[in-house]
Amino acid sequence: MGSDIDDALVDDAPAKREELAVADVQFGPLPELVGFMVRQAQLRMFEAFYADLADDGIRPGLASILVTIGENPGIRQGVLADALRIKWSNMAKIVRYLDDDALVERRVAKSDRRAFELHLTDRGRKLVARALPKIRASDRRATAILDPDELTTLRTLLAKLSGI
Amino acid sequence: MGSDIDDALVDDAPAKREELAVADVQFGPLPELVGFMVRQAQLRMFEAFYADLADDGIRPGLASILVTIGENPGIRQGVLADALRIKWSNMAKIVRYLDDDALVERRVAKSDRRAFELHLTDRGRKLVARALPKIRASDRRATAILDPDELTTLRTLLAKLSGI
DNA sequence: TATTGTTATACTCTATAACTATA
DNA sequence: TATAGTTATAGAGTATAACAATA
Repeated sequence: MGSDIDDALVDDAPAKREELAVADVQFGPLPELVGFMVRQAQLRMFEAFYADLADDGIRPGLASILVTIGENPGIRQGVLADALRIKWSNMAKIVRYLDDDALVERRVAKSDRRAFELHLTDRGRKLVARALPKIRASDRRATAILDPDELTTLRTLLAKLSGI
Repeated sequence: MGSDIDDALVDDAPAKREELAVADVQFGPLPELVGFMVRQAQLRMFEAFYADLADDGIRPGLASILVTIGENPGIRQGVLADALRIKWSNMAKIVRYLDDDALVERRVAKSDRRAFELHLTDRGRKLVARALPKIRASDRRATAILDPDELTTLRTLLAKLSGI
């Protein structure tokens, strides 16, 4: 790509493409906004996730829920929802779906019969074990433009920002 | 909050709260994933945006579209969609809404009568001018935990990551 | 034939309020 | 009276495919 002939053609026809190319779009004050930049970065990361893990039938949200239950066996549904910034009403539907799919088990808490304690089933544990390496690989590929030091810095700053 | 009496009570009843508190939730491998951290940070930033700009009837997506049109008068709809990682079919609906609301004007391109060139109306320009200071303030408040150097670093790394 | 944009549609995600059952 | 979770529902956001008009 980018032969001498191509370059010559571009030089010869500077006014041919008057329209704005995607790469030349100006974002003005937007790149100063962390909210905007974080959103663009997230879109890029999720694109990669979906492309690499579509076949496994797992999405970013479900993955984070399953991993967090695995790391905190018996975690209550409301605590899980608050930790991942998901509304209780939405978490109820997700957990019911995961229960129907035999990935998660809901146990009534002995100390409070209103509460559910969540556990991964064997199937859930296997799914996490199988998906996690692919997720890590996808994440690494999507961030390959950053060197290890930059990656560490980025994770540290995002952790500080999101309070984790 | 946190009186001596409270502390004494906590010391006397260490087994009382056996349940996991939100702050103690373990995320295991998730914080190593840039995709997860970027998602958590984005949720936090958007929460702040909605809280601070709900009254103005503006959302993060609409704001970025209006600002980008303002910075690139005459930008084509498809170029705008690609630049902001929005599907053409979805951008069509958004731009029609903005046109109906008299914030954006669609002009048929002279060089290609299939294409729309987008411009802000006076109303659109005024909305941007009025909202932008509030958006900046909200962004600054939501990122106040980071010092200026950290903010600069974070923006630089996110820009590199998202290719802007 | 390829490209620009539109329509229809479906699915996910998110937000709110009213509800139940326990505490 | 408060809390854990559910249900219903509405609104955004996103993805795909079929389509019209123009190049």
